Amino acid sequence: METLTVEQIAERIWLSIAERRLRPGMRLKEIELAEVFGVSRARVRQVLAMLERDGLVVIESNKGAVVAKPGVEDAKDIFHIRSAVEQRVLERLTGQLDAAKLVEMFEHVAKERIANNSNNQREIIKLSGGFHVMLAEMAEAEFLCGLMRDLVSRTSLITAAFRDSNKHNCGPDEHEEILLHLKNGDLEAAKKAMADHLEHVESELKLLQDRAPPKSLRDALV
Amino acid sequence: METLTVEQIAERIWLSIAERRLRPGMRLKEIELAEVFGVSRARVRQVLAMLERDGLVVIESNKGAVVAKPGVEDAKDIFHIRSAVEQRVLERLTGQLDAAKLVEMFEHVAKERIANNSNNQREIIKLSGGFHVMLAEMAEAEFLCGLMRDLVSRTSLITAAFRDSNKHNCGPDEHEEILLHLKNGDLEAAKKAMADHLEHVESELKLLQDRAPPKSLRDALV
DNA sequence: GCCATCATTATTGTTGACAATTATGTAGAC
DNA sequence: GTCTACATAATTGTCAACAATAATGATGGC
Repeated sequence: METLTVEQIAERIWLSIAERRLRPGMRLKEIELAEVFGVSRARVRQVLAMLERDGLVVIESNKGAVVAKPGVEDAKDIFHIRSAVEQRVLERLTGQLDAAKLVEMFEHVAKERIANNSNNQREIIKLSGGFHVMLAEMAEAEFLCGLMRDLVSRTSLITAAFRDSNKHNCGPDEHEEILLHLKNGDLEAAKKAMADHLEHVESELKLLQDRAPPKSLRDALV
Repeated sequence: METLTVEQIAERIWLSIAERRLRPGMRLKEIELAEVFGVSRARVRQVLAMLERDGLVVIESNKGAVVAKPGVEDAKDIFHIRSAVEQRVLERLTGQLDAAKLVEMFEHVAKERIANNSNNQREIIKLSGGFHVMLAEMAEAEFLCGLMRDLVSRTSLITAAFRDSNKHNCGPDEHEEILLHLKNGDLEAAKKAMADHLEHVESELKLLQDRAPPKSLRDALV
């Protein structure tokens, strides 16, 4: 096995979190990760720093890293902001779209469909998030792009934390619908479809329980 | 001199960029920085990674770090998104504001005024950006907070890159005006004042020249 | 004199060892 | 039996030396 890059390791960990193999609160010891991936601790450290900025883990001084456990409020926040950003991406996209880009995006959805049919969970997660990042990339706004990447990764964590495990991810149909509206140049319809899509994803989560965020053990027990 | 933390070094570099002592395009050699701050290269490396994620420097593999030079398009993007985010912060702020928070914010503006009167450039920069981050913190939305920090730091870079050097930073008056509206519970007025404020800042930049972004030397010379 | 090739230098990337810190387990006093 | 203080172990934080890579300058051929 060749030595993995920082990005590759980060993606593997991200996937494990999204697949709920790594649950919120789990500790991520540097040495263990280093052994698992066959790399040095220094590299693991870089990975953890990267994951922290993506909101997937939290690092405490001299304590190490644990998988972040977002609260219900965090979840709602992210979805709220994300819907706003996605709308803006669609607006930016208007006029920037040529045939080549459209083809590429439809191809992406096709891949999503294949992964969905073969029930390849890992690919589904990657492609499903990738769709939204791709949209941002097409909009040619660099900052939006990074922001979207961030939001998608945080959404993965939230989905993993609050999803009923038996409910599967949404299919690619809603993505395709957005694309169709974009192809027709109907921005408003696309925005509507996007809003519905995000609402749908959010509705499948168990965000009802607004258990108070037990910031400390003391708060959790008294 | 005690050994500086990563955050302290990052702030020093950020300030230097905002003060235009470090200009876009300048190289940041690890060894030099390590000597200047009296720390090891490893720590400098962490700092540079942090600054990269804040968009202040760009790092190329095996080439090192240089101060980022944002294009006009980047600048407009940032201001565009920032105005949207600031609006959202103000919305979130409604209802969350108590007397203590208001006092704290007015105190902040007071500090800004002091720094402004004594023409302490470094403090002006810190406090002026700090005002907006503080607003986000008061809104108690963690993600918004990080996002605002990011946007503020990028704005600093843009300001440094495109500001006419003789024009000084905007005074604290506009910040205070926003606060007054918030105190009165007039959300719409606050949003308007914020929009005007950002527009004012942007208007003082020389964003007219939409020189094509010379991605490579070739593009710049032919 | 000009160009291509190679050697040198400078800079970044990586690693493993060591220091500092926190958590855990143990013994002794009461 | 329970609590405190100490010793031990586990883990993270830091560093300095080494390897790999890219930029620079020198040399020889034409």
